[in-house]
Parts: sequence; C-alpha cells; structure tokens
Amino acid sequence: MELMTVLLEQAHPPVTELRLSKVLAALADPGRLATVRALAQKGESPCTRLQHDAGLQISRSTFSHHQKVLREAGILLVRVRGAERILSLRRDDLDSCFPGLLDLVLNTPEKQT
Amino acid sequence: MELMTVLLEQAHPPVTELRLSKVLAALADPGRLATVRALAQKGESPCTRLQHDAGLQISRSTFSHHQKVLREAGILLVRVRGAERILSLRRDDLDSCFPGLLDLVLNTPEKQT
DNA sequence: CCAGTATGTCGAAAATCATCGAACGTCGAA
DNA sequence: TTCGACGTTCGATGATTTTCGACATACTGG
Repeated sequence: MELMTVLLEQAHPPVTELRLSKVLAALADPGRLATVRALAQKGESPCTRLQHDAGLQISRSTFSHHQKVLREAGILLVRVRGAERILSLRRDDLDSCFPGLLDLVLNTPEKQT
Repeated sequence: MELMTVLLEQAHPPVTELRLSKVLAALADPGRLATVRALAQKGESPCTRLQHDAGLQISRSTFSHHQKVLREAGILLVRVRGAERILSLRRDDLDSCFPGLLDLVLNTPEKQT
C-alpha cells in the first residue's frame, strides 16, 4: 500500500553525497559514537537492542533522533524486518569515501573517546 | 617573568587529555575544517593571515573563538611572537592519539568536505 | 479484529553554538 | 609615550541541537 511504502521508506544518502563535516558532526556526539561502536561489535541490531548495548539511558524518541542523524550522515543502514528496524554500518561506503575513519573510531580506546 | 606569563596564557591540553569526541566536534565545523586544511599547507601562520588563507569571511572575534575551540581540542598549537600568535598543527600528538585522522582530513577532496 | 511490541513524528523546552561589535591589553614602531 | 596592528574577552542575539512526552503508525500473535 502507498501509505505503508511511504512511511517505511528510509532516506539514505548515496555515496556521492557523503560529506566529511556531516560524518564528523554525527560521530562527535558521545552517545552516537557509543552507538556506532556497539553496532560494530554486533554487526547488526534492532534499535532498542542497540540502544541497550550502547548503554544509553535516553528516551526512545531521543535515540530515534540520533539514529536519524547517523543515517542521514551516511553512517547507518536501516532496513525493515517485520516490525523492527535493523541497523548496520555502511562500512564499505565509509571506507571508500573516508578511508581509515571508521577503523580509527573503532580502534580508539574507550578512555580516549 | 614576562616569558613565563606568556607561555602560561595558552591552555593546551596534554596528549593524555585528548578526546576523540572533542577532536571530531572541533573538526565538524566547515570553517574550522578549512582552517586546519589551510594551516597544513602553510605549516604555520599568524591568525589573520590564516583566516584569510582559509577563505573565511567572519569577524576577528569569531575566528578567535574557532581558534580557541581547535586549541582546546588539542589540534592547534599557539605560540606568541611579538604581537602575533603563530598557529601550527599538533601533528605528532594527533597522529599518536588518533593515527590517520589528520591525514584523512587533509587528503579528503574539498568536494567531499 | 485486538492487544502488545516496535518505532517514527510532532511540538516544546532547554542547552549549546556561531556570530557580531564594543571594549580591552599587548607589542613594536614612530 | 602615543599610535596602529594583532588578538582576546564580554555580552547579546539568533540558530541549531538535544531532549522529552504524547501521539501516530506498522507489524505480530492470539
């Protein structure tokens, strides 16, 4: 149905639209940084599970906002599986646009984040 | 002594205090990103000159603010030479804490910034 | 179809950030 | 010692971001 399709549509920027300042801004928030790091360990994860794994004590709507920022920066991929949204990292796209950035973020000790 | 006073005026975080989220937040602003890129080309430069080289059409006080953000994140080194403040990148410190980050920023085409 | 789970959206409040001009301090030169 | 160049700090303002609770939408199992 049309309504369903529209609402479920996820806006992911194509690789050609990825911008360094957007990616850096998205990663600059400690909560979002923790989200990315947790997601890298899990491989993929639904929202609520990921929020828990990242240790974020925030409301669902706030997490939804952060997820949106990460998605619009080109860091996250969101796909629908039933009632869930499965989040995963756009590793290949990030590596091709900004080689080393994701590895750096993931390899940085938590102490230095 | 005069020299002592001058040296203490500048608050530079030690290497052990550098934090990824602070560095990313500092670099996330397009103007500051341009400043860092211009500074990398110049090697070192006084404030006004650097602002011009970075192509920033902002007031001196605003640039001073950005310089402060970059300095407090550990990205810039500021030393006094007469009436001027000479800015330079803390390349070695950044490379040792966040290897590849500065290179990535400098190697990213302007189009993708 | 209903009840429960999962998640996004909206509107508002609070916090943070970018920006400016005015006022200030310091330095080097006239 | 006065002056102009360089830069910082302060206070205000508007923009952006973070955060929440309430509501809406979508799927799933009974």
